[in-house]
Amino acid sequence: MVVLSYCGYFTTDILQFQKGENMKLSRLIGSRFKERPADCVIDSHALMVRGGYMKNVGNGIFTEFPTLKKITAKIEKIIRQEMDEIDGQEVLFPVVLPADLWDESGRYESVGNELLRFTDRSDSRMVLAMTHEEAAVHLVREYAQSYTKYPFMIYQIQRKFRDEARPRAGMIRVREFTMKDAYSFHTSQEDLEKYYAKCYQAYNRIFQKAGIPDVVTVASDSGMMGGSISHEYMLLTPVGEDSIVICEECGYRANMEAAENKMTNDDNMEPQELICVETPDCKTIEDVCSFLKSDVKKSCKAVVYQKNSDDTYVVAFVRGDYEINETKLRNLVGEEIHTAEITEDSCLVAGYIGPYQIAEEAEVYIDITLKGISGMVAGANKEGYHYTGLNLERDLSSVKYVDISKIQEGSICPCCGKKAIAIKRGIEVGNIFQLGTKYTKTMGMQYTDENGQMQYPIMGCYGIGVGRMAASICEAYHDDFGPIWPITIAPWEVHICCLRSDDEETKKIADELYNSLLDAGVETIYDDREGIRPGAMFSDADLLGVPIRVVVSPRNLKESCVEIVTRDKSIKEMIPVENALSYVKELKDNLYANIYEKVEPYKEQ
RNA sequence: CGGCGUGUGGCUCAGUUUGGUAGAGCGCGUCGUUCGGGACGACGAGGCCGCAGGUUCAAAUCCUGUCACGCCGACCA
Repeated sequence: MVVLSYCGYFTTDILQFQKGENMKLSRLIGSRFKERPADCVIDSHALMVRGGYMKNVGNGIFTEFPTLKKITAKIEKIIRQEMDEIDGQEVLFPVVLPADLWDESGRYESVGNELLRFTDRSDSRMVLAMTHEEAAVHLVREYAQSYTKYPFMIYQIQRKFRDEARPRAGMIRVREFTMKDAYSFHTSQEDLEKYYAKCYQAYNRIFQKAGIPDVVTVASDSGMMGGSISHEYMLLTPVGEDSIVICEECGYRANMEAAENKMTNDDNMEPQELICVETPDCKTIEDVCSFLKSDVKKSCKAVVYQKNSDDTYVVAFVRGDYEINETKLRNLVGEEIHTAEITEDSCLVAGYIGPYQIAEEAEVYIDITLKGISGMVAGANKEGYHYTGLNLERDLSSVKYVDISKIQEGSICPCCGKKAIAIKRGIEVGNIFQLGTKYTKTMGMQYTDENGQMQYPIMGCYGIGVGRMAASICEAYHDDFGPIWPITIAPWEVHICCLRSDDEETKKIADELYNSLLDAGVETIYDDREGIRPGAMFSDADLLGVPIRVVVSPRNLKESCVEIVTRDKSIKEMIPVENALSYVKELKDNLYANIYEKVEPYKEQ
């Protein structure tokens, strides 16, 4: 019965259009076409352009046609339900904010070019908000001066602009987009964590309701947001932009930055003598190892960076077959770094850098992947020479191993210790952060606690990209012919194809079915176009991806039937005309039920 | 920001090497024949070839600059 009430919710509340021309395909704005646009790399992008969902306006800037707008409206509806469920209150922040506000938090200076800065007619500095922490603090800092007002959460669903260096993949990575962002305020870390857990569940429910229950959460590096704990919600797909570390044994999940590389070497080789050997023209680790006929796993690779502040060298050593994770390294160095340019007169010898006898000016980091190798190959810090037989613990005065390498497929799980790490690709559709007091402190938001003491509230923030979510769902659920939308977010629930609108009897049956579906509150798109060949009509229907299709044709009517098929092709039935309405309604309810049975109820933590 | 690539009717592309007055298919309009997985015929509309300079008797084509878009990388609360 719970399921039925959900169905009722969708059919009555989201059905905002009335019976009329706007539900007929002949009037639907946006054209569908056959050929795949040349500049679309991923399927969801191509299908959403071909299906008349969206149109590119500029680099990373899109307009949504009615079909996509209906989808995003439904996604927003689901998000609102769940945010309201955890006591969120919807607000609306401005898109354009005065730079002063961003000066308060220090982000006007600290954020890169993603923040679009400009001046208005009176030369006042303005920004296009890419996120609204400042605006959120600004909104509530007078209101929430007493502990009695806490906790609370505000959220909005609104356009954001981020001047991304490289938009790509259609709606997946754009510069302007709709985002739900939420900000919670608390008087204790404990309270924040309690709410965070609730929000964690709300997010799971949102993705379950939207038909993507397989979205996974990963622990993540909290990056520039500050704070400690954060999670990303990832939809796993090979075209995803982010790599995700997953343990196939214990279920541990993290992003590449957060996943500790536990790899250690355990070779029982005899200690070898440290020898300096000539290695002419061996500039890469592969060159050296093949020249010396040595295993890459027993070599030491140097990756050189420079600090942005003063250009001093930062040298990272890692086992030859591993790579440096720059985010991990950056966190250790504690400031911004960039790939180094090694000049002739620098203290380093390009191509021959090694940890032994390295110039003292360089800041050295030695990765954990080098631990326990008894005889390794490494640069000799001398043009044309490498060492063999190097043993770090023996030959260096002191060795401190750090975790700065990228974890690899088959690595040891930092959680359960088994060699079961898999690396998968995913699209980040949402994230949640425990922000702490970064913004309340910098922006001077305080409240009086029960003892009359001034305190800084503790914040959490929570985001979901609406358009990205739509595109991700398309990416996850499509075939060669079009998207296969889950019914909860589909632009319509039912698609009627009237194969011969010029045939009086066929048209009459289709019209009647259409009207009875609308009367029953079923969202229906009706393809009543005349002179369109069946093939073209089916192709259009595939591109629209509506979950239930009803085919009314003279051929079917000879048997007094209509054909009812699901977009995913799992159901294909001939149904007598008089039973069509009830069959469709039942099928629809079942499709909703299939989705809602996967929605987890809230659990107290 | 670095590397590569592409700009020719609404879409997909040919033509550019070797300069000579702009093409095809799809789509669009009218008419007719068709009608279960993007039909066929006839007629028709639609492009100063991204933009700006230059070379030349002549530039979509060669040269210079510039803009836009895309891909890879860097970056990405």
